[in-house]
Amino acid sequence: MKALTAEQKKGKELEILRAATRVLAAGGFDSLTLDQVAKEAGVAKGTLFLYYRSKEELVLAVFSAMAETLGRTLASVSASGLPPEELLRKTVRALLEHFDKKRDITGYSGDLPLAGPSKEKLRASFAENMAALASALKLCAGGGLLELEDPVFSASALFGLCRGSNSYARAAGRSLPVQERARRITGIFLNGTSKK
Amino acid sequence: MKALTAEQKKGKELEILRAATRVLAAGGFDSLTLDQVAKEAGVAKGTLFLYYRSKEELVLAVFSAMAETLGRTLASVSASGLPPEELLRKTVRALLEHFDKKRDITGYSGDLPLAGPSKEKLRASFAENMAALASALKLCAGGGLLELEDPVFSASALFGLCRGSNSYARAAGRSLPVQERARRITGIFLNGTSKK
DNA sequence: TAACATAATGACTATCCGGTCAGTATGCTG
DNA sequence: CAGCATACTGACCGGATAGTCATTATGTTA
Repeated sequence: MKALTAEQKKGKELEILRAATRVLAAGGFDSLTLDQVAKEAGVAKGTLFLYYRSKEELVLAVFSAMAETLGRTLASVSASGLPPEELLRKTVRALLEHFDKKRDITGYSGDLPLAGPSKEKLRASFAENMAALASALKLCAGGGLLELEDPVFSASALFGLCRGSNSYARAAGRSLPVQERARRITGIFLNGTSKK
Repeated sequence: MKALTAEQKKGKELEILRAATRVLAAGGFDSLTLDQVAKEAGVAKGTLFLYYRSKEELVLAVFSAMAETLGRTLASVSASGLPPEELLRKTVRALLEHFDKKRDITGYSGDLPLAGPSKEKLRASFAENMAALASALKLCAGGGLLELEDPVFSASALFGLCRGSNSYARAAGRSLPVQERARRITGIFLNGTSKK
């Protein structure tokens, strides 16, 4: 075999990453064994180590990619120039779809069996997304839709709200469609549940 | 050694349960090895199996106890006869303190490596607490503080909001005191972040 | 074709951890 | 004290899984 181009290498690396992501989405964190990933990717286990130094590095790459994807989505929604209310609704939908599809735990890195530096990177990714979410909220605030005491705190509230709504839907066996959940969450967040 | 009384047995069982809870709180789910629990409880590993049939049963007991404690707390707040706004604030505080102290994942049982029946029990405990939370909210609604479209959905929103605020605080390294978090969350939930 | 370089493999090893069980300690009873 | 029952122990076992490495496959070059 001759040397692969850098491009080909990146391609294979990505394939492995995607396989790992699929395994994670299908069976949760504990089913993410390297044997499973190798099988899913259609390569031998040893090959994984040609592209990632360790399982930890692979897992970190998966979560980083998740966080980055979410970040890009949020950014593109923010950049869309929509009016504030629409922007908020779209942002909520993006979050809900994110949680429906992936098993995102970047916000709960403390619960992951990762060593110091990896944990730190995840934490940083999470913080970045909080910042992105916060700036989306600030956009809404700028449009006169909201008044924010602390944008980042509100962002984390919204994040938790969306994440929670998802796991609640699973636990309660009652699955509301994304759209309906988005409507209710936007309502709670925007107007509260208050009467007046 | 002579037979222990039923009371003594319960006492020891509880001691093991508490040890497991401490291990869980200290190091997260993945550090919950039976060796660790045995060490923490000051008994041999074999002894654990005199009180719990398996690790799964022990873990389930830990989470059930968590859920039950939270349930009792919520119930007692609800029964206190406080005016609606105070009741909501106290409820939020109870949730925040719960998440500060424990690593509650009853709402995320789908992510736990537990077999069918255990998962089902956890799910049920979670649903019970959602119901308790919902009835607290209904009490507020009865007092004219809120208008609820779907109490259980709102309950899960509040739950997620509190949980999220906690993990955010950890991830951001910025730890607001419980009281301040409670104030903000109550504000968001009650009035939204809306200007008008 | 022979020699070489790179890529990929998968059997193997080391380690960890849930669970077992033969053995020990302790104290009651006759 | 002898015999027995109960409680407890911790060395050990087996399965799972992260990580290794000698070997094989394949394409390139001279």
